[in-house]
Amino acid sequence: MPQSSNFFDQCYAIARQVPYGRVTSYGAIAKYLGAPRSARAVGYAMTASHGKDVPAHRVVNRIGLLTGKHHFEGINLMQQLLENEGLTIKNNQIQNFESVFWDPAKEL
DNA sequence: CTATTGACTACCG
DNA sequence: TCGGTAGCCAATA
Repeated sequence: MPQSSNFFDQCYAIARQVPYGRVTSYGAIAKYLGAPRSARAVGYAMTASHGKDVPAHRVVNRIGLLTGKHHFEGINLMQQLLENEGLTIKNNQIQNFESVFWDPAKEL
């Protein structure tokens, strides 16, 4: 088991619970963790999510923009993964984002 | 303990 | 509508 770094582990837990073909935002995760101001910290945790079973590609910013795609192996990997789940990406932005958005505070 | 960084978000002109 | 600035939080050096 990895470190129980609380905040990190919390972020991973939520990211893993994101259903297939859905996405969520950093702020939504942070809010569910009880720290709505810690969206940046969530993104920081995602940076460290490499090597873990965390579908970090399902986590984007509040407007559905793939801001973290540069952190993946390839610049297109994040978009390819999302498209593979049935999503549509256009210019690093998720199309119909509202329809694929998954809010842990409401769905979970 | 202080300073810097960052996959954010909200506000302002 | 768009670009820039400010605020907040957690981790790292």
